[in-house]
Amino acid sequence: MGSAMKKYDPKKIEKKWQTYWAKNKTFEVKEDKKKEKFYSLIEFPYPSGEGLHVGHPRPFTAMDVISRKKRMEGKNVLFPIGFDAFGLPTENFAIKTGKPPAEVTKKNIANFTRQLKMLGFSFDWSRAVDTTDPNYYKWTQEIFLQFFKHGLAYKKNQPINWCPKDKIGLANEEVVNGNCERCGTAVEKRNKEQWMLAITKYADKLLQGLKNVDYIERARLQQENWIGKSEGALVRFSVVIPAKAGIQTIQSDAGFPIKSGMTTVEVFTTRPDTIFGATFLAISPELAKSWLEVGWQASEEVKKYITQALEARSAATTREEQEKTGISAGIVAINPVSKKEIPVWITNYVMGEVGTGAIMGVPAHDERDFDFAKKFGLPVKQVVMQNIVVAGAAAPRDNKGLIQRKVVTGIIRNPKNDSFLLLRRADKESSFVGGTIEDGEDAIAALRREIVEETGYTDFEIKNTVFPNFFGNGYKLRVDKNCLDFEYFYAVELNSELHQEVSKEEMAKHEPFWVPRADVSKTVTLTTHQYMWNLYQENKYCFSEDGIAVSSDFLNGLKTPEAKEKMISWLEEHKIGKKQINYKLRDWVFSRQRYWGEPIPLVYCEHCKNKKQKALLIHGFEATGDSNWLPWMKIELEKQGFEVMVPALPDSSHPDLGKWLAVLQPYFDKLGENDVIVGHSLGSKAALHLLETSKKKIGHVYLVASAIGLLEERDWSKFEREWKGSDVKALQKFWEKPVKWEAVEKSVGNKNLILSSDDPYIKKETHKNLPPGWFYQLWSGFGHFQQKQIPELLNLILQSKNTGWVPLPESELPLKLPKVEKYQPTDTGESPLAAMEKWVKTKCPNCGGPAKRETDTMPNWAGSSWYFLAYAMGGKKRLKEKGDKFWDKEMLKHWQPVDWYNGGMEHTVLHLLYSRFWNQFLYDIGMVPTPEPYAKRTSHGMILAKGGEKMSKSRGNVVNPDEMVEQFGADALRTYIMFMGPFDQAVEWDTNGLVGVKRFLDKVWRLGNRIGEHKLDHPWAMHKTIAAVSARIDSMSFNTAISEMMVYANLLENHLGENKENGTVSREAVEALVLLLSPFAPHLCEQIWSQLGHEKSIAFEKWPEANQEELEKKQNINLAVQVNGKLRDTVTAWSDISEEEAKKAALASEKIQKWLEGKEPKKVIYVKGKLVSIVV
RNA sequence: GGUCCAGUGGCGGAACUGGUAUACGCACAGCACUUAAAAUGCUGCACCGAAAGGUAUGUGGGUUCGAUUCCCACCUGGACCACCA
Repeated sequence: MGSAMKKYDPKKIEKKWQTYWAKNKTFEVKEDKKKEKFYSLIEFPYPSGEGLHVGHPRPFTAMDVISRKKRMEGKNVLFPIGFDAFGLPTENFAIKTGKPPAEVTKKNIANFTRQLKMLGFSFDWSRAVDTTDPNYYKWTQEIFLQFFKHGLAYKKNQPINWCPKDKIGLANEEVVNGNCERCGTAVEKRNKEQWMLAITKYADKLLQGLKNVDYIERARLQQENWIGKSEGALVRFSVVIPAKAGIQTIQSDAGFPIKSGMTTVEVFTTRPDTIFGATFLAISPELAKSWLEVGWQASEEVKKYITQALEARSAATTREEQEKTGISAGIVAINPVSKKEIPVWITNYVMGEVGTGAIMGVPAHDERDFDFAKKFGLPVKQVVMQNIVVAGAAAPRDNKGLIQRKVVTGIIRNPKNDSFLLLRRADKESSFVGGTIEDGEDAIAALRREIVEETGYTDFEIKNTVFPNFFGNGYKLRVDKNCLDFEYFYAVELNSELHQEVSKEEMAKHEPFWVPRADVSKTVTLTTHQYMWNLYQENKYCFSEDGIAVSSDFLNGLKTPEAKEKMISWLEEHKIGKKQINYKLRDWVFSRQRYWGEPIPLVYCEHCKNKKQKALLIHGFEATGDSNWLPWMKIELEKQGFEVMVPALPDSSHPDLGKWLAVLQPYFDKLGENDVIVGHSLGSKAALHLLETSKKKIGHVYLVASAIGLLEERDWSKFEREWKGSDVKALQKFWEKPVKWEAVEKSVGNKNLILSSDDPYIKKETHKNLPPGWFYQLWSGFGHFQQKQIPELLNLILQSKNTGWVPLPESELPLKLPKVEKYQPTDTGESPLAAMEKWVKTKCPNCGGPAKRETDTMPNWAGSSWYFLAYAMGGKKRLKEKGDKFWDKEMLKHWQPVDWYNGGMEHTVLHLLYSRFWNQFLYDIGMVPTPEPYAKRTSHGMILAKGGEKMSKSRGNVVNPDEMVEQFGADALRTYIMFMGPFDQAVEWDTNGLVGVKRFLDKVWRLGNRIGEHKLDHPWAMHKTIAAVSARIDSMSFNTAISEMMVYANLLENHLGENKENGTVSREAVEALVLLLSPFAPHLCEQIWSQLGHEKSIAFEKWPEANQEELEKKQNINLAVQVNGKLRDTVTAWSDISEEEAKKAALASEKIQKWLEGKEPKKVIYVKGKLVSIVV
């Protein structure tokens, strides 16, 4: 040492260590059972032609820091990288230039790879994936087929959002303010056959799952809002229609269609507490039309309106709000709680596809209803009072008395000059006129009395207003008690200025004065009156928040949540309605009419579509008991074109397996690959035995409340006691006979066998013994006795009805994207693939006849919905495996769930929800080991260009990381990006800021070259720094972690300063600093580490630990001394000073004595190690 | 319109469960080293005041010995959603 030290040369050092890491495979990870695993994940980038911009490295560096720290803490860390390469920009580039997207993608990925390696991220490159690699999308296609086979992918002709510029169908989520998210063009509506994924079936699971994961609040909230669960009630309104216009069909509670002479309309509401305020019933034009179809004879006018409204709706191109229109239907409904007749209106603001297509109109408490009622002169009835807390008051205090009053207030206007009458009160407050309502007095009478007494005006009119009244909630009004006031609030118009004298006592209390409209708001001082004024000004009569129920019979006085609950139980008790849960979430449009996406691996076969399907229904123990829904199912399936067989089995109260099978076998023999078996209870057991001896494949098997013989401890004697007359012994023998699952699996394939059982007698654990992939709990609560779910079962069965869509067999996957001449979508909006006749024409895998391929491709969300699973199973190094060997549940079990997933806020709704959906589905069919894919989710803020704008090529404000690395080095760039500001907030880029960080790294370099082998210089500071930096990294406060290290480095250098030329810093101090800094500036730290004589990479060195003993060692501290809360002095003391001594020392201070002015302190408070607070 | 988040020096920002507001960095000014510059180091840097001291965390209130932190209302900016009953 001492001689000229080498200069810190980032370029040389960084190259050197990147090469070292690659050569030594430092960051390639194996499934090591001896170490604790840690899976950290970043959102894989889209490899655009522009390359990385300076915003990309923010999340990457953050997770790199965390991954590197975890490695040093001894964890076995999987930190993978890949590319999400399907998507529009590349396709648009291909359309423009004619260059094949596959080639362009390859080039872009190479460039991204170079840049990412340049930044020194500790990725396991051996596991990289590329969503456009056929080996990868083979599995994207396979998963899609799983959805298809489980009835969760379906084709639907529906109006979709259509971007005329991109010629692409958009998911609802991709439409921003009626415009295309990508290009900003106004979105049109078009009808198109689209593949859909039934994510709505998972709404509840996706919502419940959020309880078991650690997501940042914002992400969790956004997911919840997107799913949009609303709890409310379904309420039935009777509708009285003239006899000749009867509507016959209604739904019963259970959902079975039944016939009835009665007509009802069901309505969903989130505010069942306001039913008393329902003054009209509004139905959608769609619902009205369906009434017409079943024979409602409406007037010509009404018919005309319905037609017009429906036309206007389909013509609407954007989601802009439309003017509310409507027409009275000429019929009345009965408000089911108040029993009053209310009119029925047809209107465009009620949507046919939302809820039940009808709503109850509560104008006093719903803005939309209010607008409508105002426009058409419908009555408004207030049933909720606002509950407000007076400004300046905190929440009501415990242990204080309560004063409850009824108060009335009037806003008195003189229409002649538009001025308002106020009172200036003795306490200097200014208010409107009003006062307390006396016991038994009417509010209007009280107001009249007050106005005359207080102001002398006698000729006025109190309007019968619909202003919301208040339930005021304040305190410290004159008395030290909680005051709860019911405030009634009216508008008053002066008829004339007739006036009588006001008594002297009244004048002394408050003096009336007139104020022009413009000055009222600054003159009125009472908070409640300011509220009133605002509402009066805005003409806002509608109060849609929670409050207190009034004029609502048995709900009066209840707060909204309690009122809702009480109303729901009342409705249920009177069989008028029930609790109902609605979701905002909609099914996922999964088709794109584009080239650059995964082809959908289905073919359409006309022949298969027209083939008649058979269904064999097998009843259970005691045929006429729980299985009594089978006849209904038979009728429904026959309606849908099935050939249905329901054999009666011999002696069903004394079941004998052999006899049953003998009867069933001939029926079973008729079934083929497209046919269906439905077994209920013991019938499902019989079905399994038929299947295990079968030599052929059966299409779909549904086993409901399945008696599957997997029970360990069943108390059969109990059944013997309960079921007198039944042969429980026979049942037991039948039940417990084991099933050869492998044989069953051969004849159905686990994907098409749907087991449902929530039988209370079957233990959850027994399900674990089922072969993987059996969909065993489709409907929660679907046991023997929940027959109301039978219609759901019907829908499920109908999903296996031939649609003509036939999945490709696994051997034909991946279905590769063919090369095409042109990348433009066709004019009809179909994908360029549709133009390739050779590719489109194919053979049906089912019947071998002629068939056509699906030409839609998948959306770019598809590939990213399971990439984290691909990494865990080895990524590209294992994706080449043939057949289904790649999918390795053991590897998934080892790595899943992802321990920490960081990504952008822009993906917290869609990508996060979609990938959770895929994972939960794969969990249900047994392909992944955990229901939730990500244990923890955090989010980074954007990096903005200077001036706060988003970085974009078009604005020309993109900062290129290549230049920054050239100028300052990768370590400085990484450290600066982490130092810029709070990780979860947006920050502006400022290249000047890099200078400071570079100086810091220079400083560390200098310290690393001035090592002395002597005792530790600042032990306490070192341990404090270690503790702080560790904690800051864990909580993602990277900026403060770095500032802690800067403070420490400054301290070490100052220490050096005493002996500038040849002073040294102790090895231990510097090594600690280098270890702490290494996750941020890995190249620099590796270099110093090796110069310090270490032979191994710093990447696996032990992360330093703070020594608690050192931290707690006695030392000098400053105690702050406050007098009445103000800092007056500080005193030095030892850190172990006792409370008493501290107080004594504080009082001994001269300055403090001066402030005390000889007074005796009332109270002295000591906060350990921090301060002494003296109250005089 | 709804939901959520934020507001602290010239700037980016710090203050972990209420406890000495302005850490760390940038910019700026002065000094040292140097023929000079760069680099580096040192000093200063919220506002008012000569000082004692006073005032400041968007505004106004509340709770508290003590509030950037908790509560209420308002203002400003941002993010996401939007006729979802």
